[in-house]
Amino acid sequence: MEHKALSLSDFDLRPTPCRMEVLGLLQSHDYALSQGDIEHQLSSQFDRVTVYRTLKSFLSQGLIHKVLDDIGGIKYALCKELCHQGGHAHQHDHVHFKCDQCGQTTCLELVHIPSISLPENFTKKESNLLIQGVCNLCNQV
Amino acid sequence: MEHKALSLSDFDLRPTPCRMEVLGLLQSHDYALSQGDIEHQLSSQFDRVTVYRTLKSFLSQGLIHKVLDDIGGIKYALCKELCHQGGHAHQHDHVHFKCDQCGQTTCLELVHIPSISLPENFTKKESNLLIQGVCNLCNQV
DNA sequence: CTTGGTGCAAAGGGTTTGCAACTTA
DNA sequence: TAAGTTGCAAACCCTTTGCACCAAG
Repeated sequence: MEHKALSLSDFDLRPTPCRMEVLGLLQSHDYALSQGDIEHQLSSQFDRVTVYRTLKSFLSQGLIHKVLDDIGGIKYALCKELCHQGGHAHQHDHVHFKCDQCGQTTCLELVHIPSISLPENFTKKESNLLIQGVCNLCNQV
Repeated sequence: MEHKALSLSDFDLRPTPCRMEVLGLLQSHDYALSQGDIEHQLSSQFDRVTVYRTLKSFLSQGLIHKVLDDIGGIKYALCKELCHQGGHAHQHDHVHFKCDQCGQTTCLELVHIPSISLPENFTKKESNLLIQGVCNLCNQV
């Protein structure tokens, strides 16, 4: 995992203790974390609400993106430079993979969602592809 | 929408009033419904819990399948014959489309999820593709 | 009679909101 | 000082569970 120095102030976010810790957590994992994961893994105890608000502000500033976990579930992952490339605001056309065994949800940054030809008159704005199965690590056992 | 006579007893489900109404609702819509949609659209008032249990039994009998709504959201739609084809239990490799304008989530039965080549040692069991945008009806305006 | 379905109440989990206190630019 | 951030409490979903009652095979 690349640990390039992401700075909160670059995203118009005050570098508060909670934000720095949450950012650190997200940077130190190469898979997506749920709100609960984050809340429990923080070394300092921050209020649950603060974590929610932290994630919300990260989202609105484009620092992280939502990741489909299972059907119905949500996790969060850092946006890579790829997300910020291109003219349009944000690109998240990569595939998300959830491992049924270890439960980890990873962004397959290099696997892109193929373009789908939709029926007549349907226009696409965004797409999310979640693949469930067994990940590389669990398959090695 | 095809109204072919789906029989609850074919799915080992007793044809109770609640189940018949819920099935009727699902049959009369060509888009997926959430638990709340169903609860509110039932002509007779059934307990919320009963609707939940009805959906759960429909799911376990393979009469309906879960549909990704937004990220984090769940709706339900009838399984078509396509689902029951093939050797394996169930196939839901079609694309789901959520319209940002009318809010309807439809099963694009004919649009299949393309096979994705995963990185080394990843094995796929299931996949879900949700496309958000504007549907054919809303685009005609 | 025995199984399964329903309703009601309650509990549980996740998320949001209001407000007062605090921090910091 | 003014704006942004936090903690606490409470409110809101949405969903599940326990239990007693009812209905149907």
